[in-house]
Amino acid sequence: MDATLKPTVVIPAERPYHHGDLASALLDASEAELAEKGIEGFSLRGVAKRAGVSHAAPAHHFGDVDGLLTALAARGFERFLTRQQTFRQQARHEPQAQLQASGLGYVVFALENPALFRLMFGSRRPDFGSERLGRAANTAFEELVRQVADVTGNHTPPTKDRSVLTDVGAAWAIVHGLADLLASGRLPSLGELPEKARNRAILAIVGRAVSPGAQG
Amino acid sequence: MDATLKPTVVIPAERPYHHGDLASALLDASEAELAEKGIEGFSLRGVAKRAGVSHAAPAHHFGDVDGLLTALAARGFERFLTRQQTFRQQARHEPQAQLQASGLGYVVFALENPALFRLMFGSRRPDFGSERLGRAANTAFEELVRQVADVTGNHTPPTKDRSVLTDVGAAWAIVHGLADLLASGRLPSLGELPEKARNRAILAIVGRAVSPGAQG
DNA sequence: CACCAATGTTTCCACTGTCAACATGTATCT
DNA sequence: AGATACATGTTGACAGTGGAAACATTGGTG
Repeated sequence: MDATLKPTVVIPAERPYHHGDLASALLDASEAELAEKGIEGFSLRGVAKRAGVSHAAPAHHFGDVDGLLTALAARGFERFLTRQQTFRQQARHEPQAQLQASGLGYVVFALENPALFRLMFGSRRPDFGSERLGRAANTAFEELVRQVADVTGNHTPPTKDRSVLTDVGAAWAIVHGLADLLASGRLPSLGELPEKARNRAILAIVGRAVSPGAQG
Repeated sequence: MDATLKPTVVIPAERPYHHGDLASALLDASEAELAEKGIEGFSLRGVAKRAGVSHAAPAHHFGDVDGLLTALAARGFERFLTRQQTFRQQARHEPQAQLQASGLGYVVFALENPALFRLMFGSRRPDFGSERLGRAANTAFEELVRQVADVTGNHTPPTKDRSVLTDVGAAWAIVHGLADLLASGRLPSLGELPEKARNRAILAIVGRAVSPGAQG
């Protein structure tokens, strides 16, 4: 390590001072940290170490830890929306089948990304007032309202009509409850079924909340 | 403050060195801390300060922070069970009405104790392997299974019969989902209804999951 | 080329949970 | 009653955390 000898050429494969795309690298690192340690063990310094960067670097991109978690949750919601869309495209086009497919996508996303799901739906740390996160979360809700309306034929907004509110609440509650219970491992006899049987059971459960017939 | 003058009598209303019932005082302080700061802002030192005791005192009763949270969650589950029981006693004795009353109690508990509810159902910090917490949580689940069986007339355990698993899953999912969404303030148009209307809507939603008729 | 803003590092600080050592009170045994 | 063990509480130290400030390096823009 003779520093007097050509000090500018010491190591050929040096990491450049500037990363290039640290922001998205930090999000990837955060997601790994979250999956391994859970939200309770999540550490900014751990994320920085994963990305091979000093512990103060993330601040330039996300402000503070909650800013990082907000961005992570926002990206999560965007993937969440496309995951549901994928399931809808593979389902029949009737409103009832579409709604159930969305629900299946919701639950499968939770099973595939349990820690991220808990961040998105079970933590107060992400800032839902933020532009990107607020919009993504809102889109998901509006999508639900629209699909429920397609099933019942009643397009009144939920705030104006008690029965619409009940329909939307029931649909969301059953899907979200199932997702939360499965993601937390609280229904192992269902969550650990083989995929096909598991998905059939999920669809059967989800289908109970809203159907074209008599509601209340 | 002349300490040379009768130093043993300086202050009459001194707090005794030993508290008397610090354990339950700490649980009360913890619940207040949890309600104010949420699980994300919960601090052991904050709890100790609330109880007027040094920051290391809780360790003698609960080991570490997670031990304290475990005890808090256990006490929460015990109150959770009695709250549901209260609602059942005020309902008709038919199995369907009893199941719905339990569900209403579940959701009302979540609305009354949102932070505690999130600790009990949305955190990995309490140790569910602990004797007291594990038993309380298990009791709640067995109670659910029993009541669903009373409604359907099928008393096979859920692990042996797929349709029973579906029934139990649906009942738990819709109740838990509704509780979680309301406790997190994600369904304000329902959560902020006046109590009577709100409870009617909750009962209507809960009633969709399991009914004596055709299941699947 | 000169300057400036963006990006990254280093250093420091307050706060947290845990541990070990110690202080104080209570209970038990003879 | 007196001695002794144990439970309960305090103090002080430690490593780990997130955030702020000052500084270093780079890329972009006039």
